[in-house]
Amino acid sequence: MSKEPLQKPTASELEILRVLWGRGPSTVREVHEALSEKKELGYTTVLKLLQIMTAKGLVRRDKDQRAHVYEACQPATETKRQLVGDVLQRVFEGSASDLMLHALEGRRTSKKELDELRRLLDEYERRHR
Amino acid sequence: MSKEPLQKPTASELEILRVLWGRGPSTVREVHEALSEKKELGYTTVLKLLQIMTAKGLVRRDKDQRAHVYEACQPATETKRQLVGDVLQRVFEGSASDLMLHALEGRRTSKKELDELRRLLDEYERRHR
DNA sequence: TCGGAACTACGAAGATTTTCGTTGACAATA
DNA sequence: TATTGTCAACGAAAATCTTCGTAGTTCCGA
Repeated sequence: MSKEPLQKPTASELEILRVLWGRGPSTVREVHEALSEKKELGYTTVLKLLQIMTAKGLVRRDKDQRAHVYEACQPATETKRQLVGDVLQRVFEGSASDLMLHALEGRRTSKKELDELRRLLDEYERRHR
Repeated sequence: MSKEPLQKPTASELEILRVLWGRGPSTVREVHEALSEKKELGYTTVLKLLQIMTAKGLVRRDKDQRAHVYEACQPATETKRQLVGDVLQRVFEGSASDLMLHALEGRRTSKKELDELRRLLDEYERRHR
């Protein structure tokens, strides 16, 4: 099934997307090398994943080059929004404050980040008045 | 492998946990009925899931009654913290403000919830001074 | 031009998740 | 006591995810 809309990436696929977002369009080798820094992983494993992701519409590829060049279809922001939205619904019944509460509880948060969070709220409010 | 520590519930398992958190200790039939309101699902499907969850240590059961009574091992808060922490790391590299940013972008947030969010931040800061 | 290096394509195995059907135990009741 | 309904246990099929091995193609340098 090749669905046009939004396919939710799996954990492994997300790792690949993160490389593509960070590096921009990349070859399998480049993605493989980037991922290898974190954990061992076969070259063909990455290749296969990228082929699957192409079929799912998560990435597109340029076959002109000998080594195909892959690129994320959606910008990072869009996918992140989708992923957090999913958790927001499935875990927190849509309550952003409940999400925030548990996100804060699970870690130490710096004063700087707290201020940044307040700034985001103000910013959001200003734009949606 | 029956691991003592923290097993991350799958999507289906989470749905069951939500019922248990909401209702408290329940029988398979009760969980099944609760889930059936949202979507069709076989009785034995729920039973099997609960058996698997027992093996994983996500729930425990009281076999004294004819119909076993299941209960979540971890309180909702603990599991929610774990799940959001997971997303926080995998998707947002630990940045709570980035998480918040994308959570807000994906939806309309009421003035009331924004105020609640501010209150949470103040509360958090007060407690961690 | 030939051999090896670099790539893609294909298929498939193993793990995990999701979903049930069937079987057998038990218990209430007709 | 025979029947019917409720339940747990088990096994297993189907779907998805993860990981590679192998085969075949193409390109470049000796």
